[in-house]
Amino acid sequence: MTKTRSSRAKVERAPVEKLTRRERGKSEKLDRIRTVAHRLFSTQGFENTTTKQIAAEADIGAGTLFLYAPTKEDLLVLIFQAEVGRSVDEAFESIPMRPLLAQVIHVFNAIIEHHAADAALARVFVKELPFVDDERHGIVHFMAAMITRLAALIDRAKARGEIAADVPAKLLAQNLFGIFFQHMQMWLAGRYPAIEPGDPGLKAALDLQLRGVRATVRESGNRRTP
Amino acid sequence: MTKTRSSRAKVERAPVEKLTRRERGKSEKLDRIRTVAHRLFSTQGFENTTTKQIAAEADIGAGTLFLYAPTKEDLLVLIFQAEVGRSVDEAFESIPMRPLLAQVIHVFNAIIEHHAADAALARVFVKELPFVDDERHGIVHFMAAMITRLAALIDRAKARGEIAADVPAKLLAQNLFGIFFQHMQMWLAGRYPAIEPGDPGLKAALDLQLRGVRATVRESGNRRTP
DNA sequence: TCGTAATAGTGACCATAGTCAATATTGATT
DNA sequence: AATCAATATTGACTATGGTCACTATTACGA
Repeated sequence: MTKTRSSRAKVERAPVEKLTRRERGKSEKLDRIRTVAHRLFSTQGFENTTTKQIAAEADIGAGTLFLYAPTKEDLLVLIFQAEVGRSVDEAFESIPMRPLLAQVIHVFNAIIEHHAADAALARVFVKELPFVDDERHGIVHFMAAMITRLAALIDRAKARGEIAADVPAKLLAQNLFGIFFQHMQMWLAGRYPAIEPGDPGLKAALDLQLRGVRATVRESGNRRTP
Repeated sequence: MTKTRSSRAKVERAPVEKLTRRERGKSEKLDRIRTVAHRLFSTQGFENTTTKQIAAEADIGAGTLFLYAPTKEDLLVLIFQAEVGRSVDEAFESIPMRPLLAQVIHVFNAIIEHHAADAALARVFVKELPFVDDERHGIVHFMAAMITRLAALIDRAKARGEIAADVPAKLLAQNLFGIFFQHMQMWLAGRYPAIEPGDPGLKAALDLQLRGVRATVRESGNRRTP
């Protein structure tokens, strides 16, 4: 183990770039599956879409589908990672220079906005995703990465004196994410008409958590960042 | 509508108590289903248990099962409500005279303890339950009730001057529950060996939330309750 | 006690997620 | 070009959750 894949095939060529026909074929198929599944789930709903239908429209055999997604639910993970994952990455790359609360909301908004754009699918996501997998790749993984990155954000806030130094960043990150996720679940599980990115409820909830961790006014006058 | 059931059958009898044979039969069947389902899920796992098997062991027809639980997942709700619901009710009836944090943990422990006693099933619960139903009875409902009762606890803490008066009780309750649920999910989704009731991680997380909402020392010296 | 409407129960049946032995494709080696 | 091992694809097949037209049971009024 440890040598994932090496010493085979055209390693001599340009280190990246050249895909073999096989690899190209696979990645094209995966793309088609993602696209088709996303379209069908959105328009017909998760339950009303059959795996055969997806396979047919993606122009692959019924059994082949399960080579790319071991279960029907995994198709959701596939979509989720491609779409939401990218949104979140972008959000983390465009963190505004503002207080922590605003930064955190900036990130969460990426998820909310994405779901708002596709309410039908959002329902399905929240209903099916939270524990699509134990063991395998997936959401738990996504959550963990999310928390790590949030913790980094918190550390920066600590460095600039906004958050008290004795607050464990990871723990706070977990709490914030938990509060966010709770809201998402309540929202989508209930019959709330829609999700809006700027939701005051979520902001208030997150603020309530941050209330106790802000640095006391003692050691620095760094209000309103430049 | 609105008259759920009335003006039929022996309404004249003792308002409670006397069940008709039919009603007795139904409730006995429901009991058997719960018991059998619980046993089989625990021993064989959720996936490996078929609805036919449950029906057979509960001594009812294969189709009859779905008269009592519209879907296989609903069997979980059945179990959940009977078991965990009761534990939580008991916990709320035996709140210790201690700081809010301890009281909240007292309640959450009821759930954790219950799950710890039956780790196999706990996995299944957390994996399948969060969104078993939209619209129907179920967990969302359970959560809502939980939050209401937690809010009551918070109000009492406010009354005795432990929590700042300007904190919205319901919001705080939601946050605490969200933090708790998040931990449960992480725990059971990951490969953590077991759940212990007194977990320091959860306590720390909850404490981090409470940190900012405690009444300032300004108006009362109520440290260490008698 | 009988008749009968209402309610409850049944299991053959259906649709579909997922499996797997057989087949086809690929890319390297000669 | 021919060979061949590795890898990818396939669709007939299986197992099971859930349905429904039919049958059985119950409660109750006459």
